[in-house]
Amino acid sequence: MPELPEVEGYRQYLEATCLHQPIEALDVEDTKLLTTDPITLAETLSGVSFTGTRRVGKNLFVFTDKPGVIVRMHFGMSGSLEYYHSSLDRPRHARIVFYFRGGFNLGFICPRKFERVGLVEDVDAFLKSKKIGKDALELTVEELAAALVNRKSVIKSTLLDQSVAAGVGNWIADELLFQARIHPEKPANELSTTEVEALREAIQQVLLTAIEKEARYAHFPESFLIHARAWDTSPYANSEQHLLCPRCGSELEIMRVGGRTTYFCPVCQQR
DNA sequence: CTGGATGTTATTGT
DNA sequence: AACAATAACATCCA
Repeated sequence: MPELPEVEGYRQYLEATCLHQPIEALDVEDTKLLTTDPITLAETLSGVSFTGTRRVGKNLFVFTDKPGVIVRMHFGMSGSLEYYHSSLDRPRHARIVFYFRGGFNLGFICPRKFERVGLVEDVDAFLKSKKIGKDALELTVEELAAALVNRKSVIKSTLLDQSVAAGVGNWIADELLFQARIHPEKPANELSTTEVEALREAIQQVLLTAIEKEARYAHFPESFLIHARAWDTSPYANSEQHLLCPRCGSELEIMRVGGRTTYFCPVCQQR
């Protein structure tokens, strides 16, 4: 589930495997996944090597040895990367493949086709045009407070807005609000200074923990709300019948906020 | 077989 | 105009 921690993992993975190998060819199974037309993409990347990476929110930018040529990847709801050698090992759903000289390949895995790959000339200009704000991990408490003060909508939806804190996705928003003890439907502009500080603290703690655990939810601390979610398989995972708060033991509530499934503890997170 | 899923964007509504 | 809520997108899996 590629939110900020997963994308950070992919960034490190690509950086560890794919740099300084000229691209010989591209295989694009479905051009809908591209934000640059396939001919231009193939011609531009031919013979080019990746030289470095930068992640902002859920976006991964890959720099090349050709000026003004940057590859942007977005992993949608289910994307990932896999570096492999033999074409026999081509992973399932590797709908875009970068073939490097030397025989290694980078597969851009997209089971659900919500993923995107394309060229970008300038990262900051791209971010601006897409209204992507500061990466959640870079956000200061003052910036967070400033981003919330004029927002009348509920805090959970506000956190999912990539212009506020880039990289926060659905489970992370729930986790942040749980750790900061804020009700998901509280209007963003009604958060107290203390709550904004707690939120900023939670952003750091939750994201750094998730990155450190390589986004493997089963390895997250027992104090995390995420174990209530159905796809968690850790020993702390709550059964479907009994979703209990890891802090106070109360029954968790599941509701829809801003159209997204939302878990929270009605006792720890008062309105 | 139906429903729901991690994200983003276009569209509709206020 | 600005903001907010919703549907749609394409697949997979329980």
